[in-house]
Formats: sequence, structure tokens, C-alpha cells
Amino acid sequence: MATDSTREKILQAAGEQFANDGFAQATIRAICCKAGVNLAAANYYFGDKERLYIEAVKHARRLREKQAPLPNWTDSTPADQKLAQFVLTLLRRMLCEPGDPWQTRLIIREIMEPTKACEEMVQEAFQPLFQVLIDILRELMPETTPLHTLHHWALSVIGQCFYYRANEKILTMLIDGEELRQQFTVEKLSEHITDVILRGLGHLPPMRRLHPVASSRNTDDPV
Amino acid sequence: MATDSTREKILQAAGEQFANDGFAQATIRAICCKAGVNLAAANYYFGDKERLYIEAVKHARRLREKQAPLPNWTDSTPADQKLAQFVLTLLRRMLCEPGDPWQTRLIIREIMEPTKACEEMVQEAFQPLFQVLIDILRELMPETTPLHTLHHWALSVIGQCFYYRANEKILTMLIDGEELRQQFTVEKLSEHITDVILRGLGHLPPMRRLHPVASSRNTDDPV
DNA sequence: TGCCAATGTAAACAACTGTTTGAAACAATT
DNA sequence: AATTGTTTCAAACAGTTGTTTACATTGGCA
Repeated sequence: MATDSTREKILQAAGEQFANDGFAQATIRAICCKAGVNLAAANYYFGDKERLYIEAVKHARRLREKQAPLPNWTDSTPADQKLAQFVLTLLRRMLCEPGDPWQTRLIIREIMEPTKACEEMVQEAFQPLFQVLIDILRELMPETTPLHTLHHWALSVIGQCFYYRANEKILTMLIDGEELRQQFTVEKLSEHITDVILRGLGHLPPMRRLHPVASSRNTDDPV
Repeated sequence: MATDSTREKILQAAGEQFANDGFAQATIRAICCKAGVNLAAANYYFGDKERLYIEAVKHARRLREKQAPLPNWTDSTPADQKLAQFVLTLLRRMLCEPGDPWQTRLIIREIMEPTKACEEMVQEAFQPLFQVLIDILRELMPETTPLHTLHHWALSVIGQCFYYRANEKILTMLIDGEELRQQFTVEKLSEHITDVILRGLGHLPPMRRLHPVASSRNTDDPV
């Protein structure tokens, strides 16, 4: 349809604007101006600002999943390889490679400050993704591992991935710009995060030979 | 002074309101109403909305540091114990125990969407805290460890702590409420995070006996 | 061509916002 | 008691916002 053109233009502009300014501070005027359409067009196509926002979030999430999809694994794919690729994919989505940076920024905004758009996002995307991660970890841990321990480790994975994007601006204030560019690429970060988890689970040799044990913590049953 | 009373009331109300609604959506009218003072009082004491916001953020951060301080360590305190207490303190501050939940919510908002208030926060609080963590990790890792590797591990620590508060509402949608209450306490979370890091660094035995090595990743120099 | 529904436009509306104002109330000092 | 500086208050101001309206334009179809 010819209508798709302006609808799409609004959706794109709204995504960028909402991502940059948030729901409240992004104005329909600015969105329509950026989209190059009339002020009333947004309300004409989407009813009101809230529904426009919800559609923009959905749009961003679908783009993200399409642009950084999970690989197709076979039954024989080793679990540690699946973990590595899962982390890499998660980081790609977070850091928007490939893709426009506004997409993840909008999604993260919605994570931090959930609105009506959040519920759909969790059920359609996060819930299944979380389950995939749990299944991978189950392969890497003893069969008797309780569910909440799997959850703890899953959140350790996601937490580390999430952090680099969420605190982007803080990082640039804590760490030298040149180091950030060279050592905080998607590939290096995903390798580090995978290492932390696999080492912790005993699937890789520890970073250093086991300490002459200055350990003051009790080392009984880890679970 | 008698004036401190209304000033304090505004600061408290502003903190809660900004934490809940964000800078743009929180109105001076709502703040003054909650504080039980006249509308013009906020501008009288703080000049304008932005300066009020900055003061509220400062106020929240100072409260947080006072309510959940780092312990005093001696030269003989083992590094792994310092790490455990560091993580516990960070989580306490994140999850606002003890304290009003709005304090951290306001700080996290500022982290995610930095304004003028952020720079002061990073320099006064985050930068020194980050350095403490780096120093602890340096004790736990080989002397030759490059700086960027220390940074990676430091962010692994902070990232895991950060996640539980930042994605609070998402977690309640992914994990059963009863499990959250029982297994995601500050104590259990800090123990888990400390374990992940110490195991990864080889300061604790791995969770399971070293796998019959289905590992498909190359395991050469970790750094 | 002539009609009609769909789409685009400019202007106006009503509500809400941060901020200012000028006078009143208060407290302390002279 | 008079004066001074500070604090409180209700009202108004000026600007912005989401939304609506009434009117133009378009484009396909009989």
C-alpha cells in the first residue's frame, strides 16, 4: 500500500526519538518532523501516543531478533559451544551489531522502566531466550543441580552481557577510550564472559594454578 | 534553622518522585504536594527543577553510602574475603538494604540516562569504588595480568550485581515469586556472585569435577 | 468523467508544565 | 514598636504538549 510508506516512516522516526528521549520527553511533533509527515499523521495511524510507543518497541525488538538471530544447533553441538554462541548473540543484540543503535536503546529503556509494551516483549522474546539459556546450562551442570542454581548462573550470563550496554556512558568515564575500542569489542567481551562462566563451572582450566590457598572461605558443598 | 525543615521535606519528596517518575514526568507540583509545602517553595530553595534534581541525586547517593558502607580492611585481610564483602556491599546498596527503595532507583535512573548529576556521582563515588575493586582483583590474579583483563573481571562483578536491581521487574516475570523471595536474597546472591568470580579465577574448586572434556573451545593462554 | 473513501494538511483546543510575581506572615533585631 | 530580612502563599504567566477538527487532496473505480 501507499500508506505503508508514511506508517513506516513514523515507526522508524518514533523508534529513534523514543530511544533517545524516552516516552515522556519525545514529542509527537518531533517524531512527525523527523519522519517528514504532518503532525496529525501519527494520531491518524496509531490512535494515540501510547499505542505508537508500543508499536515502536515491538518493531525494534523484531528487527533486533532478525538482525542477530541465534544459530541453529544440532543435537551434537557441544554445550560449551552453544553457550559461547548464545553469549555472542546476546552481546550482538545488546550492542546493536549489526543494526541502528536506537533499537536496543529503546528496548533497554523498556526493560528499566516497563510499560504496557514490556509484557509482550518478555513473553515473546525474553521468556523463550531465558529457557534456551537454562537448557544449555543444564547440559553443563550436574543433573541434580536445583532450578534456582540454574537461574543464578543464567542471570550471571545475562547480567554481564546487559551491563556493557546499559552502563555505556558510565564506562566511557571509567575506562580509557582507546582501551574501550580495542578490548571491549563484541568478540572479546563474549569470549571473556564465556570464559568466566565455563571456568566457574569447571569446563575450562582456571586462569591461574590453584592458589597456595590463602582462601578464608569455607569450600564445602557449592550448591 | 527553621528553613531546613521544608528544604529537607522537598528533598525527600523530590527523591521519591524523581525515582518513580523520572525527571521529565515528575512535576514540581506533585513534589511540593507530597512534601506538604507551597508550589513556589521548590523554586525558592533550589532555583529551578534541574538543580533540585541534582541535589536529590546527591542526597540519595550520600544516604546510600552511609547506610551501606564498605568495611575497614587491614593489610592482613585476605583478598577473597575482601571480594566477598565488596560484592555484599554493592548488592546491599543496589537492593537498598537497609534504606528506602527510591534511593537506588534514582541512582540507577541516573546511570542509565546520565544528566549533569552523573559526572559528580561517577567522580565522587563510582571511580573510587571501581579502583577498590581493581585492587582486590589484582591481589587475586597474577602480577602480569594486563589492565584490561582486570577491567573485564571488574565489570563481570559489577554487572552481575547491577542486574538484579536494574531488571527487577523483568525478573518477577521470569522467575517464580516464591523462589525469588527465598533464593534471591542479598546474602545468597552475593555468595553466588563471589563464587562465580573466585571459581573462575581458580581460588575455589570448580562446581563439578573437571568435565571428561567435551570442550570444543581452544584452551590456550586465557589472557 | 464523477463519485467516494482514504489520506494529508493547517489551525485551533484544552490541559498541563516550570517559573514568576507581589503581597502576606513570620522572626529577629534595633 | 518599628524595621529588616526571610519564608510562605495564592494567583497568574508563558510556553509546550497530545489531541481534535474542519477542510483540502489524492487515487482508484463505476
